Amino acid sequence: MSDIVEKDTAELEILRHSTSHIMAHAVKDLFPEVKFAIGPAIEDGFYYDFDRPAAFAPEDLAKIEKRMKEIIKKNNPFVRKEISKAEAIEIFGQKGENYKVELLQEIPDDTVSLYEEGGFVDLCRGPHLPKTGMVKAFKLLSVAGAYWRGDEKNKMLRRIYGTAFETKEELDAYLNFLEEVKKRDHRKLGKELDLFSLSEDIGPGLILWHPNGAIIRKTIEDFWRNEHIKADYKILFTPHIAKLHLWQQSGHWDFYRENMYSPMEIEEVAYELKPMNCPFHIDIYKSSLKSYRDLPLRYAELGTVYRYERSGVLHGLLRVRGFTQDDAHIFCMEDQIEDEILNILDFTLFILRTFGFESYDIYLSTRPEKYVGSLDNWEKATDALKHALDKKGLAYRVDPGEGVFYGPKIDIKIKDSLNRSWQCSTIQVDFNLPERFDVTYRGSDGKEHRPIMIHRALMGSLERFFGVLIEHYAGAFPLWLSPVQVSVLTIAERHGDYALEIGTALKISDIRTEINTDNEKIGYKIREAAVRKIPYLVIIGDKEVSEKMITVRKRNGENIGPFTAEQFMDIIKDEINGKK
RNA sequence: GCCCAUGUAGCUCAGUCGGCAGAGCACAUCCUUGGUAAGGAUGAGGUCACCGGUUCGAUUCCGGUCAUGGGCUCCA
Repeated sequence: MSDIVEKDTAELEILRHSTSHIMAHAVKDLFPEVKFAIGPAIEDGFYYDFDRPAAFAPEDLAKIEKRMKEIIKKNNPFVRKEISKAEAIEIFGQKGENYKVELLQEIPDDTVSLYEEGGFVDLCRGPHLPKTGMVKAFKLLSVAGAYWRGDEKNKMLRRIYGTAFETKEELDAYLNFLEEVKKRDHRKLGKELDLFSLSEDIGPGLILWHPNGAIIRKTIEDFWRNEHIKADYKILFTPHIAKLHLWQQSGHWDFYRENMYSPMEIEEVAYELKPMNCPFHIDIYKSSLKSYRDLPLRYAELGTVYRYERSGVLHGLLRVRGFTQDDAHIFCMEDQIEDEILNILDFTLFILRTFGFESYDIYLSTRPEKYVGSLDNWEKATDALKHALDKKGLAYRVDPGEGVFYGPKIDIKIKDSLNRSWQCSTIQVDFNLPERFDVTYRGSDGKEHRPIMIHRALMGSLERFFGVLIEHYAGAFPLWLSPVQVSVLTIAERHGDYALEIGTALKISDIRTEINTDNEKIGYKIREAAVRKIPYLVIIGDKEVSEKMITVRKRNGENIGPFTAEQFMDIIKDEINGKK
């Protein structure tokens, strides 16, 4: 099975790579002055980087596509030619293709391969399709700037993105997927459902949670705190600023300064807006002597942190400058690491599943080149992480050398309903901060020992998690999270009293209820509620009033009932409590 | 931060080749009391992102700034 998938993936890559060459050919025909950089296949398609004084206009894409179709129609063969590297440098040098020359100079082999098709030659390892006519379905998608080799010190090139598939149907399916992604965009839904906003007057990357978003956040926070208390975490609250000195001691001022805001001076002392919660939790730990009997000690906080992010990377709720981490720091002894990781994994999966995320990509990152702590500790901690993952039977990938300098980590990416991955949860072992802050506990031997610290965030940041939730549910939140759970709609004005009676009964039972007695037709009120994705609509007309019953319309259009108010309340309370 | 694009009413968007700005939805008032996705009428609402320049005159042209979007790089 996996063989088949890999074979398909390889074929698709070849197809896309060849399409990328055809695009380069078309660009060469239409814009002879361009120089060529690189044009690989990527996950969802391909791109090619060109050096050209002016950017490509969106209209240019149509022209390039047209030319590409002509090239495809000619059905020229892709011809592989092997020549010596020196010869290739000569050829591309003469053409002024300095990017190709630079690439060539870094190829260790003595011979290199060229591919030619219809007179257009490009340096390429291959493989390629036999003939251009085998490209059946492609589309150019967007233009963008991209640095040569991704380095901002280098020249900005003009990139064109496109995609290609084996069949027209697959291409259409992919284009539909892109449409669906657009429809679910949390920035669009956030506006439509009045969940949150950003404001020019407040500042970029700073989120305003509107009532509808705020009630969802409160629901998430209540759930989170209750579950943490049950799981033997201690809930903390800590300030948003602290003396610069604290950040110097923690090492953040040295290693993390580029993400921190400038200090502010208060009574001649420098203070910093916090980018992390850890030093505060350590301070609380150190406020009294700790015994090995106190460990593991778990401190948790929904801590709001501020980090400088370059203006170009900000993105809705997913990349912001101020955010709230669902943070926790666990102080434990070395031989407790594995059990703690097991606990955290269980807890994480429980929380994520509650929000409807059932599949994950898990990564274990190991020791990087620059690190602190002893090799022995690194090995023990990395093994503990591995054992925990193995014991839970969780599939994971090892990212060698991708750990943070202070310890190994596990990252969990959740997959949403469109099968897209989002980095949220992270579990990191830390050998550094306990050392820097001289954190200790008294062991059974009466001596001082150094605890290990584990940082972990399950949702990561509430802002990002909320953004992912919006897209995952396409704005149609499950009942327990819905800002308005029930809307009571009257057919005519004379039904107002009974609607008020029913609505009030729901409200005092802690069901978020709205009573809509507006002077509008029922069809209009239902449309209005449907647009807002309200899960349950209670319809009140003459029949309901005279029978002392209610009729209910679900979000999917299905009608249920008639119920008594009590029957209906039982049904939805069950659904709310079950977080279904 | 860099490249490109965009910024007009609360929202979605027209428009002015330089001469006091327009639609739909939403909002307000009135008519209508209507049974499952938009009933009708009237009205109010804009320093055309901001600052500067050119011009008799700038929302429109030019320059700058800010913000947003697509990327590059980085991350929760």
